[in-house]
Amino acid sequence: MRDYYTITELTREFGISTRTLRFYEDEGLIHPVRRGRTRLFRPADRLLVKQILRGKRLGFSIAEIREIIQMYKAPPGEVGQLRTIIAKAAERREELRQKRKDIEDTLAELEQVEEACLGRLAELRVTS
Amino acid sequence: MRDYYTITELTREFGISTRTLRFYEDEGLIHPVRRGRTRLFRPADRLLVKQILRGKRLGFSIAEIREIIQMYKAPPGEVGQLRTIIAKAAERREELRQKRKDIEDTLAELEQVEEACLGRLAELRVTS
DNA sequence: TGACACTCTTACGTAAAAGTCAAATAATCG
DNA sequence: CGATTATTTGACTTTTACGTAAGAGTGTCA
Repeated sequence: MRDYYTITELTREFGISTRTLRFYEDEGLIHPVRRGRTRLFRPADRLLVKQILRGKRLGFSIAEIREIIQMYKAPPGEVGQLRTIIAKAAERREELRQKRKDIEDTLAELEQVEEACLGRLAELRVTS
Repeated sequence: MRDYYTITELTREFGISTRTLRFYEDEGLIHPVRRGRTRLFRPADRLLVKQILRGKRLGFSIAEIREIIQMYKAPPGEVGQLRTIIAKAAERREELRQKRKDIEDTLAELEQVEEACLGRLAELRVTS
């Protein structure tokens, strides 16, 4: 496990631009440390980037990703805040279950598409 | 099964605006018929809207949704096109499986968040 | 017949999420 | 050390997916 990654290392690993990483920092999603003016990304920052990109793949906005990420941080001491987090986590989980169902449905439809195409191909081979 | 739906009926059913439905038509995703200038949506159009919104929930762009929807149409007669569709369907399915894995991972993390919060709440009750 | 709800087209506006470019530093390698 | 490569900030631009507003037509109920 490396101590630090440069910005370009991460852009290459994840296939994103430096602009994107700086944008995520501006948005408060990551907080790389500095040596002089240069950003140094720690393993924890790298993990956050992974989680951000995962959120993006699932269609979450930056604001939503920020909210989800903040839930991962150490639970605060106040009862009200804990209850809020529990409620929000429950909402997101419900949303994710809906997305999972959407995926299952779409997968089933695409399998049908493939079968239909294969069937048509078979027909064509017989006919020709 | 109704013959036709008005634009407003669909906006109410799906919680979207007329602008959105007209936009989807401009984008070639749906093709409601006309009585004069007025759009009439058939059950098939309504189903398409459902599929579009499902695609949106999964984070697909309009262009991607258009591509997916076009795969659902009757398979063409040409072998090359059939192969292209099969390949594209396979790609999308792989992508969907990735998204499903992303969902499982995020769900697991959110469950941990909830447990941590519940644990912290229990501590607070004991301590207080 | 007039009010009201619904619909149409056209056009400009906007928020999110970066892309792109410039000019200035900083780091590294032969 | 000098050349090259990487990084920084800042500003402007772009794309997507609609929102919003104007101005006009259509339907229908009281």
